[in-house]
Amino acid sequence: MNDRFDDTAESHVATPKEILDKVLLYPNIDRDGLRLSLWSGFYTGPVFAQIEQRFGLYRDENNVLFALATYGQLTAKSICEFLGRPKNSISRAIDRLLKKGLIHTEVDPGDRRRVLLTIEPAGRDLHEQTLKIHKEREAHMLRSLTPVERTALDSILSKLIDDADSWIETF
Amino acid sequence: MNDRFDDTAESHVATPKEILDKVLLYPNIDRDGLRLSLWSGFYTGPVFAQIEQRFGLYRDENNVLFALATYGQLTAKSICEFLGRPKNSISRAIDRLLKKGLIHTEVDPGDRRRVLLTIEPAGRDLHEQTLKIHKEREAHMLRSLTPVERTALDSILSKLIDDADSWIETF
DNA sequence: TTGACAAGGTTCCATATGGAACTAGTAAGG
DNA sequence: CCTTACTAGTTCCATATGGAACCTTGTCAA
Repeated sequence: MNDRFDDTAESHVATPKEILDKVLLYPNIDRDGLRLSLWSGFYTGPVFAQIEQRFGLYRDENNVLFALATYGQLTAKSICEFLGRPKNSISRAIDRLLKKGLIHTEVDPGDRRRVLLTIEPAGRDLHEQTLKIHKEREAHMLRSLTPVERTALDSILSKLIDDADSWIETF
Repeated sequence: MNDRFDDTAESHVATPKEILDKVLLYPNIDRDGLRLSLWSGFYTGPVFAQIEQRFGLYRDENNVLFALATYGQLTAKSICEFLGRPKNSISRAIDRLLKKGLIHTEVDPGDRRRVLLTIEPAGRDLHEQTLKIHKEREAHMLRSLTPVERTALDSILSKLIDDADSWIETF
């Protein structure tokens, strides 16, 4: 006789992969957008968590530093537009980087409203450290692709970047 | 004679595309990771801004609703793992969705620590609205790809998703 | 049977975040 | 030259966010 309080029906808890597989079968969703943003979330999330833990840099600070290291001197406004971030968030990041001696600023003589931002050697050193974390995570998350597939991905991403003027916008 | 205070050298302000093009030429950066995360940032950013403005849903609420609409009944823990979000953030999102009558909960009889979440008809209606926003933004941001390139992208993303167990993890 | 430990989710609270307001500077037109 | 409109960036402040602590429930070894 069954004990009426006995509950042997074990609830199955879905794993993320199981959820993802079923979700992707749902009709008419943004399959590409979903997969791309999920991949990116699990790419940047761990990377920025590690950078914050090891170097005390928040996401916006890291990204500002990255832009200055790889592009060169920029204004705050340009960085806002490039990263798609609110101007006070970028202003705050710049302030923190200044306090840490990782960048320096000068007023643009051509327009004294603008601040020109330049990376310092200490900032460049830090950027090289954080870039390693990015590269490792990228290699891990793209490890399943063959060289031919990497080339195909590169080709597609280049195509999307060529059209960037149509989707890089403030919001 | 030049006026020594006259500054006719007009500072060029770089556009986001110009910045991106130069950044991508920098040696040894995470080119794929950068482009993927930049694309996704400009995909999800405007989408969630619009959803928040029109429906009063924050990002986590929308994502919880999406998971419940497309997968079906889930626990909070499973949603945390799937979305890569802190458990108190998901807890808060669930609470807000409950208050709005968009989902309902029941205690899992198999394990009374767990809460089983189910979408309500009102939640499903809202999900259909927000999904349109996703689809429109996805179509716009992938418009430069040919059907053949869309197929190639789908193939690559499927490959990455097949390996999702290796990169969907808590952080 | 009991105690230690872990799991699932909630609550706390210090700090981060971002929309709006603000300030200083620039440009165009009358 | 003055006024108006706009730009670039800073500051304010209400609210969002997330790590840690906590509570309840479940598991397991001694």
